[in-house]
Amino acid sequence: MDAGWILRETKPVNEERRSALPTALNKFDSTAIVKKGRRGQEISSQCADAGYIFVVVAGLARKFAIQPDGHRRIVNLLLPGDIVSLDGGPDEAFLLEAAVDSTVVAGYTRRRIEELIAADPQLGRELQQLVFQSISRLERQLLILGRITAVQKVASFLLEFAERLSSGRPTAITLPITRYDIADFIGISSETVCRCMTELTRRGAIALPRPREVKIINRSILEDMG
Amino acid sequence: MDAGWILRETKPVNEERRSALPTALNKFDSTAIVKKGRRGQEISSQCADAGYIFVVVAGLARKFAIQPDGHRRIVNLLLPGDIVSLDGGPDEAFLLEAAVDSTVVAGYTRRRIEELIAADPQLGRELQQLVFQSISRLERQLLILGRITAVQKVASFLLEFAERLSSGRPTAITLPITRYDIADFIGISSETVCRCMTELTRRGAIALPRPREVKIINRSILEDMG
DNA sequence: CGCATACTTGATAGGTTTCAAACTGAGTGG
DNA sequence: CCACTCAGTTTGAAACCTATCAAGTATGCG
Repeated sequence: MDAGWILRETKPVNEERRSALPTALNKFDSTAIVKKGRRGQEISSQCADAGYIFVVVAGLARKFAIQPDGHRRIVNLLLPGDIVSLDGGPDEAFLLEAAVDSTVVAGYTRRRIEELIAADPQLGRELQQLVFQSISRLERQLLILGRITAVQKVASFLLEFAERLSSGRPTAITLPITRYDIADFIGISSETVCRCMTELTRRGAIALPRPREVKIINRSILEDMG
Repeated sequence: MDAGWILRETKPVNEERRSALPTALNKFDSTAIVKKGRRGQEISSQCADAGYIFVVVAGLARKFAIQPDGHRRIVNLLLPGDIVSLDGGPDEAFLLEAAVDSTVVAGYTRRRIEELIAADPQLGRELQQLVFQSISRLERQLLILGRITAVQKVASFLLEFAERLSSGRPTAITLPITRYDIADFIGISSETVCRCMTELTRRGAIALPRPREVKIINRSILEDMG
């Protein structure tokens, strides 16, 4: 079931990526399970690796569920430095997989995390902060999903995701994901995502030199929608 | 700004409600801020009480944001035993208020929580579990918001909320909230919530003896929608 | 009893999904 | 090197659904 995954790479990540990790997890612990995979490869199902907490080290991971009608719904896009648990409850049916090539995650058991915190209390505070940031992000995502029109959803997604990608207020970003991913993430069809991108371009809010390249021309237009 | 709130009640909660709280928070700490309020009263703004972590002790609290267009979006409904932080990020604009009368919350500083955990490591594990359950719940809520039709959203909301209310698979629940709250929580208009309730009744999935009383007649119909 | 709040139903306009088709670009094999 | 393939993107048209405005009904409380 881990077919295709590279386990325990000797040199899993380059230095710049690692800097996104919390202090004590910065250097990989020998007890951590490190996985690297291409886009679409599963990181862990709900059964296997239960109880593990994963830290995204490089690339991008998506946590999602397949609904009875066959629709995929992405509940979380995880960038390097984000943590994710698959053990949220009794019958949680979420899957975690790489959303881009060369995605690297490190898995820790809860017990191991506790040991590391005991050795370094500062790590505990950092993780606590990470978890509450994670909650805050999910709540903002709920706000996006709750918006009425599709353009509003796309506009606020772009603002939110751009800020996460560059941790600032960038004027240009390169989307690491497809329109399908965006659609499944903000709860509209991929065609509507396209139409909204076109609409935002038409209104002068953004520019699309290439499909994946998004230039923010007029930020206030985007903000006024959400 | 705390007008109307009763601070530090001597006997804030009855025994049955307290049992929902994690072990060490079960007995109120003298350093906790205990608040009790009627429906609609604000528990804390984003400025005041920053850094506090609240535990809902009795009643029901709603965490929400008012959007530029005036729409209220509820990102979380919190039942007794749930924890909530208002300090998720730099410019978080969420508000927390009582959703029903006689709602009681207890506020702890992070420092105090850390001290309590240091004294009782088991509390730390319980809180960690609570936090991950909280994340899992938000992700399931994202699934609900991501559903396509309104009936699907209402159906899955009813299943989810019924299970939370009785921690089981009840056949009848009493909704503690209005149609407006439900609407703002699942991202549709209150009129559509009504229509979906009617539609579900017509299909024989539920029965509505009174507007707030929901009998689950045929659970599989509800489940087949989500 | 009267008022206020909550709930329900109706009609219409507007937006989104869906199905379809065309277009683009990158990678591959001949 | 080019044609080909395939995944991703974009646009079009029609059916469907939902928001909105509006009005009416119930319910609870003073």
